[in-house]
Amino acid sequence: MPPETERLTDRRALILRAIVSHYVGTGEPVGSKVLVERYRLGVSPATVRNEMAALEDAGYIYQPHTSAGRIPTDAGYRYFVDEMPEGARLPAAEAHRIRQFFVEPRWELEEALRQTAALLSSLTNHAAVVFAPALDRSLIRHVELVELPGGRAMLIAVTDTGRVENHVVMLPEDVGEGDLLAASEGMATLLNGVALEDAAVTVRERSGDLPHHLGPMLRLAADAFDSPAEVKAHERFFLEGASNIVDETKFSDLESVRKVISALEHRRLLLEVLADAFSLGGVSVRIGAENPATEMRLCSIVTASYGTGESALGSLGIVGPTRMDYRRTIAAVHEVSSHLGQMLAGLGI
Amino acid sequence: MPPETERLTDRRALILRAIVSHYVGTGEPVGSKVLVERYRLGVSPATVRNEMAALEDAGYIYQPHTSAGRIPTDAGYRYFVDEMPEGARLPAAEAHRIRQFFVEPRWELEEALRQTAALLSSLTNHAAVVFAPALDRSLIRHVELVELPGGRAMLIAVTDTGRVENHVVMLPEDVGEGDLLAASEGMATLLNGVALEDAAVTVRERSGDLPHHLGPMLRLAADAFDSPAEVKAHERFFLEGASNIVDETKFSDLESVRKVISALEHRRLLLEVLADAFSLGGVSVRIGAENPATEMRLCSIVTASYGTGESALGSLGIVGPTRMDYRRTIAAVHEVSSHLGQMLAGLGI
DNA sequence: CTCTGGCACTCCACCGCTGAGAGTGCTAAT
DNA sequence: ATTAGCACTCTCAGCGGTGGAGTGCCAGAG
Repeated sequence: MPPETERLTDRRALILRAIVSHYVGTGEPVGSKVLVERYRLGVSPATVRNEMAALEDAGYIYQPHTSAGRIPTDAGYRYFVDEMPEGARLPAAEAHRIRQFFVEPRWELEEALRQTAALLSSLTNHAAVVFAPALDRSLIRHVELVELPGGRAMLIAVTDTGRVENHVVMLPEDVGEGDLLAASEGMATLLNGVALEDAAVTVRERSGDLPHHLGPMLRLAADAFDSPAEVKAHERFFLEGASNIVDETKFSDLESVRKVISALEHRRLLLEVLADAFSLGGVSVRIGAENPATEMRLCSIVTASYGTGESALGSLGIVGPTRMDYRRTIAAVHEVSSHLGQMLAGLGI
Repeated sequence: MPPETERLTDRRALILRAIVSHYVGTGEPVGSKVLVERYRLGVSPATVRNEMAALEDAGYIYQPHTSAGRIPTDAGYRYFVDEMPEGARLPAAEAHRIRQFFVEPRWELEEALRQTAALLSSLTNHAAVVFAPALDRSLIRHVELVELPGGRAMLIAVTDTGRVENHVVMLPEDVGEGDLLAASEGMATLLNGVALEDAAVTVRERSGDLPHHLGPMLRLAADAFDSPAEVKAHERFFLEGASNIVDETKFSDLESVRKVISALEHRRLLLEVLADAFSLGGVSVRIGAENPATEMRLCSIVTASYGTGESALGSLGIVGPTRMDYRRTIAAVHEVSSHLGQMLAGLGI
């Protein structure tokens, strides 16, 4: 991806880091003078200027106009992030906040996830998203069809991870008295211990084991099991702190603010963006134009997967300006994701 | 509320309406000249100026500075809205869109409500909120306790309106083999046909009817029934089109945009704002400073309750700038709320 | 060869000024 | 009551000048 795979000289790397740090802190283009003054470079501004020219040629920094200081490019941030020491630790106060948050027991999963998003947002001052864990591999522990008025029934499945799936099923016209109960009990037998994602297939394949006249009803139930996949992806994420976007893109144009907020509302897009976090594992960072979504070209996205043990269950992340404190943000995302994984483990998920 | 309860003369009312219409359309302060040119007032600009001075004294319009045109005040919009002919109809195209939307059957309530919010947002170009129907008065049709790993159980209640409540219950240490089943069946007997909101009380009062050693478990289940009330209010609303806020507050300061978006994220606040829509019924309009929330002083909020037959089940509404097309917005909110009510009736809710 | 001091240059941001334009309020006449 | 006319006020856009920050380059020192 970076056109220059060469490593920078130590001094250039030092200067680049200083530029990134200072620009992130102040938001102002950084000149050679403040660099020597504030970062004890031990050389003169003229030397720094030469190095900066080289960094600009290499594409790591740029000038908004002649005779302004330099601003990191996406590639500059990328270098900064890649060369960052691994063990970046959060300030004690924030680490403490995270620990405090997760010691309280939280039984309601949805609410817990929402609050986790709020925590992440308030730690980083960026918009935060938490995707709910994919529990498709959870095993079904209980299935039931409950009759409702109006020729409908409610299909309910409970998994060992404490997830409850429920879907309305339109019943066929000719359902007999005890048929619903028979279908309900039949399905319970078929599906006990089956993974949620295999439920539809299992019902279809093995419906022959049950009385033949229940066939139509079972097919409808199987269809209901299929539907959640799509709805779930739509439904189950929690976005908090979107208003931060407005602050962050501060002086720039309103139009880009609108685009970003609009993109955050766009479920499918957000899902796509966070999808790789899920597959990659660990913390991943997308800077500016590295981003697949054109609307987010001005943003950086820091994501992580969370899970219990080896398997990733879900992902979370933040969306902020490319000009962000990557060290702290990455540390916060990492820390929250690992605590969330532990919490879910504690819930038996 | 309005300091002047006097009705305006016909001509002043006409001019005020013209000012509101024109300002809503253009966003520019309105001068006397365009008024006579565009609205066939049949009098000279000078006369209009005199009338405008009177309207300004009465507090219906103001000048952003000397020698600018006039802009409606909140009171001006209020007058405009109050004197608006009742039977405002939507343009045929939009009415058609709404009808089209609601002819498709939608079984998944949550998704239907979310899409309704999206519809309302796209009809009005404002941020739209739909609160889920309060189904506390729905009658319980089915109750069950399902054992989970880790000494927990899932309490599930299904109502005749197709709502499924589920809560994790920590079981007492000393639960015997068949106790869970016994408690489950006992509760099913106690609660069949009881309103969801009365479930906790009913279990507590009548737990004596069941074997004494089930007491602790039943108490925990009752607690679980109590909890949803608070969580529910938090959870169950759908916000779409928040990015419109950015456009709307267009040239004005970013800080107020941030405040509004932040307020929209604040569940409790939003709930409060929409609470009166619920009690009032019909369409209600809050203009600018009429708004209880200080963060929304620059916004107008148009809300309506929806329900089946006489009883209100929930509320919905939009948040936009005070400078909005009240006629169309009110008509859209009204139309969507009434269709939503019918749809819920169709679902048997 | 590397570094540095010096210097000329460029460009932005700020300031004050000005003229055009829009819209008003007032007054006197109808 | 209405209106034409007029002086007034205020904003906005454009303009030129100035100061300052930061640069690139060059020549000389180490």
